[in-house]
Amino acid sequence: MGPGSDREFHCCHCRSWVPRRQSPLLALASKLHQHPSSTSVASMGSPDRGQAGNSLHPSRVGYTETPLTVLEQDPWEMEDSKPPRDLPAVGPERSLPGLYLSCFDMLVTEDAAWLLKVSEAAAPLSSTSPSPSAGTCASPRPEQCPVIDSQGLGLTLGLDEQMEERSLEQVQSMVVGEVLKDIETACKLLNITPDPAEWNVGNVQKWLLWTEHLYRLPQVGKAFQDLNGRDLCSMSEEDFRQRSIQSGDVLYAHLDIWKSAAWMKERCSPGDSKFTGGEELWSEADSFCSGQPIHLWQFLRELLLKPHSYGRCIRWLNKEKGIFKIEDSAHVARLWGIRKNRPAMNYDKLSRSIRQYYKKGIIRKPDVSQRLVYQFVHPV
DNA sequence: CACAAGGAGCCCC
DNA sequence: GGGGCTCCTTGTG
Repeated sequence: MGPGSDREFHCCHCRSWVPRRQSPLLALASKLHQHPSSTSVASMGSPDRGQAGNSLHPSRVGYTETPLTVLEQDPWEMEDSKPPRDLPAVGPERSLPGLYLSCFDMLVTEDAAWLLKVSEAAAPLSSTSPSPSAGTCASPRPEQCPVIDSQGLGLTLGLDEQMEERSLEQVQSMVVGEVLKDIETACKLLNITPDPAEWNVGNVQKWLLWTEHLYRLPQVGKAFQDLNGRDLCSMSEEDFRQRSIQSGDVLYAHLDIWKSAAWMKERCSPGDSKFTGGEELWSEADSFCSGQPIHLWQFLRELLLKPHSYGRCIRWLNKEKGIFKIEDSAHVARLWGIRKNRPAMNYDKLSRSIRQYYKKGIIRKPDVSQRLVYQFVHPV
């Protein structure tokens, strides 16, 4: 079984060939399990990848370095909690605090806290478990993706290893579920199908815009114009790099995850409980991705329902009453603009549209009016 | 200066 | 016609 064979694929995160039964998502989960304090995306490259081992986006370093103890409670579930805005300033265009967390961010923040617990629980049992406090990418073989072979391991491993194996499967299941959730959210917000192979030219451009925005990449839409999803999927990493030296590899890696997720979706039967969460979400996403236009209030609600991804730009102040606050007006407007293919969208226009909802009884100002705070008349 | 409120014209489906 | 975008004026803190 050599590189490129049907039973292997190239893991963009660890840049190695791994058996096909382990998708990039599982590789991601496995790697995180081994290196809970590292970001698997570090190897994906970034505009700042001149600094070896840097994370995907410098501003994310702040999240990565967020003390895990702080993350034991979801900050977005805390009433009137403020998002952390004391991220390290790393550059002129990076001072914007309104970055939303991608699946990768979740992996290194909320999930990292969970992973830490898992690792801590496993550490006393296994001398092979890396210390959760180990430095970034402290693996002796950082370039190699850990491959799971539960069938073989069960026969040869001891109790410790079996327990670790079980926790690894839990990690995988959870991480994959979270990644699928993220993709599902993007599908809803962009109104595209989860399977990149089905994208038309417009969908590809939307996805590019979104990904560029997500990772603060330079705009490369022109380099990929006239390509549909099938074209995109057939391109190699080298093809991506040729079209965009700066961010081709990141785009390729991100697309790889989408492709993998679509592949897993196809593979998982409806009765497969392993990724039940993701499956449920997929069906939800499919119903949403039916090509129907989305209303602004729906879009805002979608953002609000994903606090781990968008909590830094919009969040609930009181979910029961439907009161929410737009933390980063420009950011929300940009997201809405991407969704509606309106590059000139800004908060002035978005807020005008919100105010139209006053008459319709969809959104109103709360009793105690505050700047950037609105209220759904009929909370979910 | 950013935000809020609302009028008005326009476009698209 | 509904929904939303765009531009505008006026007011507030």
